[in-house]
Amino acid sequence: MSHTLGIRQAQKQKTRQALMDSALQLLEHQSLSSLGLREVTRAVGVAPAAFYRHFKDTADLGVALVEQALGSLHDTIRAAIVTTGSSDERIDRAVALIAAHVRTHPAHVRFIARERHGGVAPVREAIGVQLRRFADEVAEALGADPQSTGWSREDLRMLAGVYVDHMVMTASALLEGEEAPVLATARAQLRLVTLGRRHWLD
Amino acid sequence: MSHTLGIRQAQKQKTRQALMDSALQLLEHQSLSSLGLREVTRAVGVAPAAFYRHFKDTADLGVALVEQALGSLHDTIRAAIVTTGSSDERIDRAVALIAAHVRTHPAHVRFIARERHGGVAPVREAIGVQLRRFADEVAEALGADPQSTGWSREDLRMLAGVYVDHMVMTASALLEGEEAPVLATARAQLRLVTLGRRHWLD
DNA sequence: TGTACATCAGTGAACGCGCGTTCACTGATGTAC
DNA sequence: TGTACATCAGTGAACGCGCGTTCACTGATGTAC
Repeated sequence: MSHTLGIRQAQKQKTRQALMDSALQLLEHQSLSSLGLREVTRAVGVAPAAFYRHFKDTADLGVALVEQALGSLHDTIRAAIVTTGSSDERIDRAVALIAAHVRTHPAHVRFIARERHGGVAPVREAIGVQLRRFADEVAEALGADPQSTGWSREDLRMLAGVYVDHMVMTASALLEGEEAPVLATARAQLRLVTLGRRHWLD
Repeated sequence: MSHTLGIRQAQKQKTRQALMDSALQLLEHQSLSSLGLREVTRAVGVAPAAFYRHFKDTADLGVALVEQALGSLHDTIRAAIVTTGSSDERIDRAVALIAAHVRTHPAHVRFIARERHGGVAPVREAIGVQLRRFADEVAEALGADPQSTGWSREDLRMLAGVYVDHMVMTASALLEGEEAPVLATARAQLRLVTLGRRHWLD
Protein backbone atom coordinates (compact mmCIF):
# COMPACT_ATOMS: atom_id res chain seq x y z
CA MET A 1 0.00 0.00 0.00
CA SER A 2 1.28 3.45 -0.90
CA HIS A 3 2.11 6.06 1.65
CA THR A 4 -0.82 8.34 2.51
CA LEU A 5 -0.52 11.72 4.16
CA GLY A 6 -2.48 12.20 7.35
CA ILE A 7 -5.51 14.48 7.13
CA ARG A 8 -3.61 17.25 8.90
CA GLN A 9 -0.59 17.04 6.58
CA ALA A 10 -2.82 16.92 3.51
CA GLN A 11 -4.75 20.01 4.61
CA LYS A 12 -1.51 21.86 5.34
CA GLN A 13 -0.17 21.06 1.86
CA LYS A 14 -3.42 22.27 0.36
CA THR A 15 -3.17 25.64 2.14
CA ARG A 16 0.50 25.94 1.20
CA GLN A 17 -0.33 25.32 -2.44
CA ALA A 18 -3.21 27.82 -2.26
CA LEU A 19 -0.78 30.46 -0.95
CA MET A 20 1.61 29.74 -3.79
CA ASP A 21 -1.15 29.78 -6.41
CA SER A 22 -2.59 33.05 -5.16
CA ALA A 23 0.86 34.63 -4.96
CA LEU A 24 1.59 33.59 -8.54
CA GLN A 25 -1.65 35.18 -9.65
CA LEU A 26 -0.92 38.42 -7.79
CA LEU A 27 2.55 38.49 -9.35
CA GLU A 28 1.09 38.88 -12.81
CA HIS A 29 0.93 42.63 -12.21
CA GLN A 30 3.73 43.28 -9.75
CA SER A 31 7.15 42.08 -8.63
CA LEU A 32 7.86 39.81 -5.72
CA SER A 33 9.63 42.61 -3.84
CA SER A 34 6.33 44.49 -3.57
CA LEU A 35 4.12 41.48 -2.86
CA GLY A 36 2.56 41.72 0.60
CA LEU A 37 2.04 38.81 2.94
CA ARG A 38 -1.44 40.13 3.78
CA GLU A 39 -2.31 40.38 0.11
CA VAL A 40 -1.59 36.71 -0.32
CA THR A 41 -3.46 35.50 2.76
CA ARG A 42 -6.41 37.73 1.87
CA ALA A 43 -6.58 36.15 -1.59
CA VAL A 44 -6.57 32.66 -0.09
CA GLY A 45 -8.99 33.52 2.71
CA VAL A 46 -6.85 32.69 5.73
CA ALA A 47 -5.60 34.87 8.58
CA PRO A 48 -2.32 36.75 7.98
CA ALA A 49 -0.62 34.86 10.79
CA ALA A 50 -1.33 31.55 9.04
CA PHE A 51 1.30 32.53 6.47
CA TYR A 52 4.06 31.85 9.00
CA ARG A 53 3.05 28.20 9.32
CA HIS A 54 4.32 27.79 5.74
CA PHE A 55 6.89 30.44 4.88
CA LYS A 56 9.35 32.67 6.70
CA ASP A 57 8.46 35.62 4.47
CA THR A 58 7.47 36.38 0.87
CA ALA A 59 11.05 35.80 -0.36
CA ASP A 60 10.83 32.28 1.05
CA LEU A 61 7.56 31.75 -0.79
CA GLY A 62 9.29 33.06 -3.91
CA VAL A 63 12.02 30.44 -3.67
CA ALA A 64 9.32 27.75 -3.42
CA LEU A 65 7.72 29.21 -6.55
CA VAL A 66 11.04 29.03 -8.39
CA GLU A 67 11.26 25.32 -7.67
CA GLN A 68 7.73 24.73 -8.86
CA ALA A 69 8.07 26.88 -11.98
CA LEU A 70 11.42 25.50 -13.05
CA GLY A 71 10.40 21.95 -12.22
CA SER A 72 7.69 22.11 -14.85
CA LEU A 73 10.05 23.80 -17.31
CA HIS A 74 12.60 21.09 -16.71
CA ASP A 75 10.26 18.48 -18.19
CA THR A 76 9.75 20.63 -21.28
CA ILE A 77 13.49 21.03 -21.73
CA ARG A 78 14.10 17.31 -21.46
CA ALA A 79 11.52 16.76 -24.18
CA ALA A 80 13.02 19.53 -26.33
CA ILE A 81 16.59 18.26 -26.42
CA VAL A 82 15.80 14.91 -28.01
CA THR A 83 18.24 14.60 -30.91
CA THR A 84 16.23 12.59 -33.41
CA GLY A 85 15.18 14.03 -36.78
CA SER A 86 16.64 16.68 -39.04
CA SER A 87 17.74 20.08 -37.73
CA ASP A 88 14.52 21.67 -38.92
CA GLU A 89 12.45 18.98 -37.29
CA ARG A 90 14.28 19.44 -34.02
CA ILE A 91 13.86 23.20 -34.18
CA ASP A 92 10.15 22.89 -34.91
CA ARG A 93 9.74 20.44 -32.07
CA ALA A 94 11.63 22.58 -29.56
CA VAL A 95 9.72 25.72 -30.52
CA ALA A 96 6.38 23.92 -30.37
CA LEU A 97 7.21 22.58 -26.92
CA ILE A 98 8.08 26.04 -25.64
CA ALA A 99 4.88 27.46 -27.08
CA ALA A 100 2.86 24.71 -25.41
CA HIS A 101 4.65 25.30 -22.14
CA VAL A 102 3.89 29.02 -22.19
CA ARG A 103 0.25 28.30 -23.03
CA THR A 104 -0.13 25.92 -20.11
CA HIS A 105 2.06 27.77 -17.58
CA PRO A 106 1.96 31.48 -18.46
CA ALA A 107 2.18 32.64 -14.85
CA HIS A 108 5.24 30.47 -14.17
CA VAL A 109 6.99 31.87 -17.23
CA ARG A 110 6.18 35.44 -16.30
CA PHE A 111 7.40 34.88 -12.77
CA ILE A 112 10.75 33.48 -13.93
CA ALA A 113 11.31 36.21 -16.53
CA ARG A 114 10.42 38.91 -14.00
CA GLU A 115 12.39 37.61 -11.04
CA ARG A 116 15.41 36.36 -12.96
CA HIS A 117 16.91 39.82 -12.57
CA GLY A 118 14.48 40.96 -9.88
CA GLY A 119 15.07 42.68 -6.59
CA VAL A 120 14.89 39.65 -4.27
CA ALA A 121 18.35 38.11 -3.97
CA PRO A 122 17.49 34.57 -2.78
CA VAL A 123 14.96 34.18 -5.58
CA ARG A 124 17.31 35.58 -8.20
CA GLU A 125 19.99 33.18 -7.05
CA ALA A 126 17.65 30.18 -7.01
CA ILE A 127 16.68 30.94 -10.62
CA GLY A 128 20.32 31.37 -11.59
CA VAL A 129 21.29 28.03 -10.07
CA GLN A 130 18.51 26.18 -11.85
CA LEU A 131 19.11 27.80 -15.23
CA ARG A 132 22.77 26.90 -14.95
CA ARG A 133 21.73 23.31 -14.23
CA PHE A 134 19.53 23.33 -17.30
CA ALA A 135 22.45 24.60 -19.38
CA ASP A 136 24.67 21.82 -17.98
CA GLU A 137 22.04 19.28 -18.91
CA VAL A 138 21.66 20.72 -22.42
CA ALA A 139 25.46 20.75 -22.80
CA GLU A 140 25.57 17.09 -21.88
CA ALA A 141 22.85 16.23 -24.40
CA LEU A 142 24.69 18.23 -27.07
CA GLY A 143 27.85 16.34 -26.27
CA ALA A 144 26.11 13.04 -26.94
CA ASP A 145 25.04 14.25 -30.39
CA PRO A 146 27.37 13.03 -33.20
CA GLN A 147 27.12 16.55 -34.63
CA SER A 148 29.26 17.73 -31.69
CA THR A 149 32.33 15.57 -32.35
CA GLY A 150 35.47 17.58 -31.73
CA TRP A 151 33.73 20.25 -29.61
CA SER A 152 35.39 21.25 -26.33
CA ARG A 153 33.40 21.09 -23.09
CA GLU A 154 33.68 24.84 -22.90
CA ASP A 155 32.24 25.41 -26.35
CA LEU A 156 29.40 22.96 -25.66
CA ARG A 157 28.60 24.91 -22.50
CA MET A 158 28.70 28.16 -24.46
CA LEU A 159 26.28 26.75 -27.03
CA ALA A 160 24.01 25.36 -24.33
CA GLY A 161 23.92 28.85 -22.79
CA VAL A 162 22.72 30.25 -26.09
CA TYR A 163 19.91 27.70 -26.22
CA VAL A 164 18.77 28.22 -22.63
CA ASP A 165 18.87 32.00 -22.85
CA HIS A 166 17.06 31.89 -26.16
CA MET A 167 14.39 29.66 -24.70
CA VAL A 168 13.76 32.00 -21.78
CA MET A 169 13.68 35.03 -24.09
CA THR A 170 11.28 33.32 -26.47
CA ALA A 171 9.01 32.19 -23.65
CA SER A 172 8.84 35.69 -22.26
CA ALA A 173 8.28 37.21 -25.73
CA LEU A 174 5.32 34.86 -26.17
CA LEU A 175 3.66 36.44 -23.14
CA GLU A 176 3.66 39.85 -24.77
CA GLY A 177 3.48 39.42 -28.54
CA GLU A 178 1.40 37.48 -31.03
CA GLU A 179 2.36 33.83 -31.04
CA ALA A 180 2.94 33.26 -34.78
CA PRO A 181 5.54 36.00 -35.46
CA VAL A 182 7.37 35.33 -32.20
CA LEU A 183 7.65 31.64 -33.10
CA ALA A 184 8.74 32.45 -36.66
CA THR A 185 11.54 34.66 -35.33
CA ALA A 186 12.52 32.05 -32.76
CA ARG A 187 12.77 29.38 -35.45
CA ALA A 188 14.88 31.61 -37.69
CA GLN A 189 17.21 32.42 -34.80
CA LEU A 190 17.62 28.73 -34.01
CA ARG A 191 18.38 28.03 -37.69
CA LEU A 192 21.05 30.72 -37.53
CA VAL A 193 22.61 29.06 -34.51
CA THR A 194 22.39 25.66 -36.20
CA LEU A 195 24.31 27.02 -39.19
CA GLY A 196 26.95 28.50 -36.94
CA ARG A 197 27.19 25.21 -35.09
CA ARG A 198 27.67 23.29 -38.32
CA HIS A 199 30.64 25.44 -39.34
CA TRP A 200 32.16 25.90 -35.89
CA LEU A 201 35.09 23.58 -36.57
CA ASP A 202 35.72 24.67 -40.18
CA MET B 1 25.39 83.92 -26.57
CA SER B 2 24.07 80.51 -25.57
CA HIS B 3 20.83 80.01 -23.74
CA THR B 4 21.22 79.96 -19.95
CA LEU B 5 18.68 78.54 -17.53
CA GLY B 6 17.43 80.87 -14.85
CA ILE B 7 18.63 80.18 -11.33
CA ARG B 8 15.25 78.73 -10.41
CA GLN B 9 15.16 76.36 -13.42
CA ALA B 10 18.75 75.27 -12.84
CA GLN B 11 18.07 74.48 -9.18
CA LYS B 12 14.95 72.55 -10.12
CA GLN B 13 16.89 70.44 -12.65
CA LYS B 14 19.50 69.77 -10.02
CA THR B 15 16.92 68.46 -7.55
CA ARG B 16 15.28 66.39 -10.27
CA GLN B 17 18.60 64.80 -11.16
CA ALA B 18 19.35 64.18 -7.47
CA LEU B 19 16.02 62.34 -7.15
CA MET B 20 16.86 60.21 -10.17
CA ASP B 21 20.39 59.49 -8.95
CA SER B 22 19.24 58.50 -5.48
CA ALA B 23 16.46 56.34 -6.91
CA LEU B 24 18.92 54.54 -9.18
CA GLN B 25 21.15 53.87 -6.20
CA LEU B 26 18.26 52.54 -4.11
CA LEU B 27 17.24 50.31 -7.02
CA GLU B 28 20.46 48.35 -6.76
CA HIS B 29 18.84 46.17 -4.10
CA GLN B 30 15.13 46.30 -4.96
CA SER B 31 12.67 46.66 -7.82
CA LEU B 32 10.95 49.83 -8.87
CA SER B 33 7.57 48.46 -7.80
CA SER B 34 8.72 48.46 -4.18
CA LEU B 35 10.59 51.77 -4.28
CA GLY B 36 8.98 54.32 -1.98
CA LEU B 37 8.65 58.00 -2.73
CA ARG B 38 9.67 58.81 0.84
CA GLU B 39 12.76 56.62 0.52
CA VAL B 40 13.90 58.67 -2.43
CA THR B 41 13.26 62.11 -0.93
CA ARG B 42 14.92 61.00 2.32
CA ALA B 43 18.04 59.98 0.40
CA VAL B 44 18.14 63.34 -1.36
CA GLY B 45 17.33 65.37 1.75
CA VAL B 46 14.15 67.09 0.62
CA ALA B 47 10.61 66.95 1.96
CA PRO B 48 8.40 64.13 0.64
CA ALA B 49 6.02 66.62 -0.92
CA ALA B 50 8.84 68.06 -3.04
CA PHE B 51 8.74 64.85 -5.06
CA TYR B 52 5.48 65.98 -6.70
CA ARG B 53 7.12 69.06 -8.18
CA HIS B 54 9.06 66.65 -10.45
CA PHE B 55 7.20 63.36 -10.88
CA LYS B 56 3.64 62.10 -10.68
CA ASP B 57 4.74 58.96 -8.86
CA THR B 58 7.66 56.50 -8.77
CA ALA B 59 6.58 54.89 -12.05
CA ASP B 60 6.92 58.31 -13.69
CA LEU B 61 10.40 58.64 -12.25
CA GLY B 62 11.11 55.16 -13.59
CA VAL B 63 10.20 56.20 -17.13
CA ALA B 64 12.59 59.15 -16.82
CA LEU B 65 15.31 56.73 -15.71
CA VAL B 66 14.66 54.54 -18.76
CA GLU B 67 15.29 57.49 -21.03
CA GLN B 68 18.49 58.37 -19.25
CA ALA B 69 19.78 54.79 -19.06
CA LEU B 70 18.97 53.90 -22.65
CA GLY B 71 20.22 57.23 -23.91
CA SER B 72 23.70 56.41 -22.68
CA LEU B 73 23.43 52.86 -24.03
CA HIS B 74 22.39 54.25 -27.41
CA ASP B 75 25.79 55.93 -27.81
CA THR B 76 27.54 52.66 -27.02
CA ILE B 77 25.45 50.80 -29.57
CA ARG B 78 26.18 53.33 -32.28
CA ALA B 79 29.89 52.88 -31.61
CA ALA B 80 29.56 49.08 -31.57
CA ILE B 81 27.88 48.66 -34.95
CA VAL B 82 30.66 50.24 -36.98
CA THR B 83 31.37 47.77 -39.79
CA THR B 84 35.06 48.29 -40.37
CA GLY B 85 37.60 45.55 -39.75
CA SER B 86 37.43 41.75 -39.78
CA SER B 87 34.66 39.83 -38.02
CA ASP B 88 36.90 39.10 -35.07
CA GLU B 89 37.94 42.72 -34.80
CA ARG B 90 34.33 43.83 -34.86
CA ILE B 91 33.40 41.27 -32.22
CA ASP B 92 36.28 42.31 -29.97
CA ARG B 93 35.37 45.96 -30.37
CA ALA B 94 31.67 45.41 -29.61
CA VAL B 95 32.42 43.29 -26.56
CA ALA B 96 34.97 45.79 -25.26
CA LEU B 97 32.46 48.62 -25.68
CA ILE B 98 29.81 46.73 -23.73
CA ALA B 99 32.30 45.94 -20.96
CA ALA B 100 33.28 49.59 -20.76
CA HIS B 101 29.66 50.65 -20.68
CA VAL B 102 28.87 48.30 -17.81
CA ARG B 103 31.93 49.52 -15.90
CA THR B 104 30.89 53.16 -16.27
CA HIS B 105 27.12 52.70 -15.91
CA PRO B 106 26.51 49.62 -13.76
CA ALA B 107 23.40 51.02 -12.10
CA HIS B 108 21.81 51.89 -15.44
CA VAL B 109 22.46 48.38 -16.74
CA ARG B 110 21.05 46.77 -13.61
CA PHE B 111 17.97 48.97 -13.78
CA ILE B 112 17.26 48.05 -17.41
CA ALA B 113 17.82 44.31 -16.87
CA ARG B 114 15.64 44.34 -13.78
CA GLU B 115 12.77 46.43 -15.11
CA ARG B 116 12.73 45.04 -18.64
CA HIS B 117 10.33 42.37 -17.41
CA GLY B 118 9.49 44.12 -14.15
CA GLY B 119 6.18 44.80 -12.48
CA VAL B 120 5.69 48.41 -13.56
CA ALA B 121 3.91 48.48 -16.91
CA PRO B 122 4.81 51.99 -18.17
CA VAL B 123 8.50 51.37 -17.46
CA ARG B 124 8.45 47.93 -19.05
CA GLU B 125 6.82 49.39 -22.14
CA ALA B 126 9.26 52.30 -22.35
CA ILE B 127 12.15 49.84 -22.26
CA GLY B 128 10.49 47.65 -24.88
CA VAL B 129 9.97 50.58 -27.23
CA GLN B 130 13.58 51.71 -26.94
CA LEU B 131 15.08 48.25 -27.35
CA ARG B 132 12.95 47.77 -30.47
CA ARG B 133 14.31 51.08 -31.77
CA PHE B 134 17.84 49.90 -31.11
CA ALA B 135 17.10 46.69 -33.02
CA ASP B 136 15.73 48.72 -35.94
CA GLU B 137 18.87 50.80 -35.95
CA VAL B 138 21.10 47.73 -35.82
CA ALA B 139 19.06 46.13 -38.63
CA GLU B 140 19.60 49.22 -40.74
CA ALA B 141 23.34 49.16 -40.11
CA LEU B 142 23.46 45.45 -40.95
CA GLY B 143 21.60 46.16 -44.17
CA ALA B 144 24.29 48.63 -45.20
CA ASP B 145 27.00 46.01 -44.70
CA PRO B 146 28.01 44.23 -47.99
CA GLN B 147 27.96 40.98 -46.01
CA SER B 148 24.15 41.28 -45.91
CA THR B 149 23.52 41.29 -49.66
CA GLY B 150 20.48 39.19 -50.45
CA TRP B 151 19.09 39.29 -46.90
CA SER B 152 15.39 40.09 -46.47
CA ARG B 153 14.32 42.94 -44.20
CA GLU B 154 12.72 40.37 -41.95
CA ASP B 155 15.88 38.30 -41.59
CA LEU B 156 17.94 41.42 -40.92
CA ARG B 157 15.50 42.34 -38.16
CA MET B 158 15.72 38.82 -36.76
CA LEU B 159 19.53 39.01 -36.69
CA ALA B 160 19.43 42.48 -35.14
CA GLY B 161 17.18 41.07 -32.42
CA VAL B 162 19.79 38.42 -31.65
CA TYR B 163 22.46 41.09 -31.30
CA VAL B 164 20.42 43.40 -29.08
CA ASP B 165 19.19 40.60 -26.82
CA HIS B 166 22.71 39.22 -26.61
CA MET B 167 24.06 42.61 -25.67
CA VAL B 168 21.54 43.06 -22.85
CA MET B 169 22.19 39.53 -21.57
CA THR B 170 25.94 40.04 -21.65
CA ALA B 171 25.70 43.39 -19.90
CA SER B 172 23.60 41.90 -17.15
CA ALA B 173 25.89 38.84 -16.84
CA LEU B 174 28.82 41.24 -16.35
CA LEU B 175 27.11 42.63 -13.25
CA GLU B 176 27.09 39.24 -11.59
CA GLY B 177 30.04 37.22 -12.86
CA GLU B 178 33.76 37.70 -13.36
CA GLU B 179 34.46 39.89 -16.35
CA ALA B 180 36.96 37.72 -18.25
CA PRO B 181 34.93 34.49 -18.59
CA VAL B 182 31.73 36.38 -19.34
CA LEU B 183 33.47 38.27 -22.13
CA ALA B 184 35.06 35.08 -23.47
CA THR B 185 31.65 33.42 -23.67
CA ALA B 186 30.11 36.52 -25.24
CA ARG B 187 32.81 36.58 -27.92
CA ALA B 188 32.36 32.88 -28.68
CA GLN B 189 28.61 33.33 -28.97
CA LEU B 190 29.08 36.24 -31.35
CA ARG B 191 31.48 34.15 -33.45
CA LEU B 192 28.82 31.44 -33.60
CA VAL B 193 26.29 33.97 -34.86
CA THR B 194 28.80 35.34 -37.36
CA LEU B 195 29.32 31.83 -38.76
CA GLY B 196 25.57 31.30 -39.05
CA ARG B 197 25.26 34.67 -40.75
CA ARG B 198 27.96 33.80 -43.29
CA HIS B 199 26.12 30.63 -44.35
CA TRP B 200 22.56 31.96 -44.10
CA LEU B 201 22.08 32.13 -47.85
CA ASP B 202 23.89 28.86 -48.72
C1' DT C 1 -12.81 -0.06 20.08
C1' DG C 2 -12.50 3.65 23.56
C1' DT C 3 -10.19 7.02 26.37
C1' DA C 4 -6.89 10.62 27.75
C1' DC C 5 -3.45 13.49 26.42
C1' DA C 6 -0.32 15.86 22.83
C1' DT C 7 0.21 18.20 18.66
C1' DC C 8 -0.22 21.97 15.71
C1' DA C 9 -2.69 24.54 11.52
C1' DG C 10 -5.22 28.25 11.61
C1' DT C 11 -7.56 32.36 14.45
C1' DG C 12 -8.40 37.06 15.75
C1' DA C 13 -7.02 40.93 18.18
C1' DA C 14 -3.47 44.03 19.05
C1' DC C 15 0.87 46.77 18.32
C1' DG C 16 3.78 50.26 16.45
C1' DC C 17 5.33 52.04 12.10
C1' DG C 18 6.08 54.11 7.66
C1' DC C 19 3.54 54.90 3.75
C1' DG C 20 1.34 58.29 -0.07
C1' DT C 21 -1.05 62.37 -0.40
C1' DT C 22 -3.09 67.13 0.88
C1' DC C 23 -2.53 71.70 2.20
C1' DA C 24 -1.54 76.33 3.51
C1' DC C 25 2.90 78.33 3.93
C1' DT C 26 7.56 80.75 2.90
C1' DG C 27 10.95 83.10 0.72
C1' DA C 28 14.06 83.29 -3.19
C1' DT C 29 13.71 84.26 -8.04
C1' DG C 30 11.51 86.39 -12.04
C1' DT C 31 9.06 90.24 -14.39
C1' DA C 32 6.97 94.72 -15.56
C1' DC C 33 7.48 99.38 -15.35
C1' DT D 1 18.79 101.06 -11.15
C1' DG D 2 14.88 100.55 -8.03
C1' DT D 3 10.30 99.16 -6.71
C1' DA D 4 6.04 96.38 -6.43
C1' DC D 5 3.92 92.36 -7.50
C1' DA D 6 3.76 87.38 -9.37
C1' DT D 7 5.60 82.91 -9.58
C1' DC D 8 6.67 78.57 -7.81
C1' DA D 9 10.27 75.00 -5.71
C1' DG D 10 10.49 73.32 -1.52
C1' DT D 11 8.46 73.05 3.60
C1' DG D 12 6.43 70.89 7.55
C1' DA D 13 2.51 69.24 9.71
C1' DA D 14 -1.33 66.41 9.40
C1' DC D 15 -4.39 62.55 7.78
C1' DG D 16 -6.05 57.95 7.33
C1' DC D 17 -4.47 53.44 6.02
C1' DG D 18 -2.49 48.94 5.46
C1' DC D 19 1.57 46.78 6.59
C1' DG D 20 4.47 42.79 9.12
C1' DT D 21 4.76 40.58 13.33
C1' DT D 22 3.42 38.78 18.16
C1' DC D 23 0.58 36.21 21.03
C1' DA D 24 -2.54 33.45 23.63
C1' DC D 25 -6.23 30.79 21.85
C1' DT D 26 -9.13 26.87 19.73
C1' DG D 27 -10.46 22.69 18.11
C1' DA D 28 -9.65 19.02 14.82
C1' DT D 29 -6.29 15.42 14.20
C1' DG D 30 -2.80 12.19 15.88
C1' DT D 31 -0.92 8.91 19.32
C1' DA D 32 -0.31 5.75 23.25
C1' DC D 33 -2.33 2.39 25.86
